Amino acid sequence: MKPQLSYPDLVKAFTRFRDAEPEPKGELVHDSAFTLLVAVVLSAQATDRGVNKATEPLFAAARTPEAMLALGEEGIAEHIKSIGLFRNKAKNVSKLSRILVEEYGGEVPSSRAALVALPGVGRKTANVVLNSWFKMPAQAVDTHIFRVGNRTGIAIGKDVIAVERAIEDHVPAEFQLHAHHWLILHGRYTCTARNPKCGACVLGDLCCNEGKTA
DNA sequence: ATCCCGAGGG
DNA sequence: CCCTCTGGAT
Repeated sequence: MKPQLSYPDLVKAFTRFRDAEPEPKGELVHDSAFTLLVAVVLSAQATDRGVNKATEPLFAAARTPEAMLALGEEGIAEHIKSIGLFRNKAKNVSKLSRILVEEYGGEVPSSRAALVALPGVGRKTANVVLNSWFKMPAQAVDTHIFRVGNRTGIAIGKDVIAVERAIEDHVPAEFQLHAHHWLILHGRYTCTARNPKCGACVLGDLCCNEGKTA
């Protein structure tokens, strides 16, 4: 198992991330907890571009749980056919909207337990909503963060929960809020799954992998 | 461990 | 062609 980076190295690493991308922009800014929740549910095993392409027509047709419910599972599916797993996602968004209307007065709940109880919402999606919308210190570990954390030594863990805990335990407090965003961007554009661009990586010598591309 | 499942990249 | 993409439910 690779070495977990030390506290001083993590300070350096996240300082470099912050200098490269100070403000969390470049991501879609959602105007409601509901559109954020739906977008994240749709993002499973899909690229951000694919999600944007699907949410554009979907949110043009419905931006609230009530409107989504009226649109119906088939109507939802029609708008999101361009992304993978679209049948499951349409079903989940439809059922999830019904629960929000019937049990939460059309609002998105702010507890992890309530979020995870919604169809199509797992721990990762719940954590994104908690962190990104409710500004709570929850670390959503997706495929990017799991890979980047383990490859670089920023957050070592054999499974998603372990990496989540590693981030909470090791990433300096002042970087916790935006750690998710920076790690995502790093994984998406530099520390990619197949051909990581180690030559253009701001971590450089800090990375425990040191450009070995594995 | 398996299924879901389309688009884009290499 | 094969792999990967901000996973979740069974």
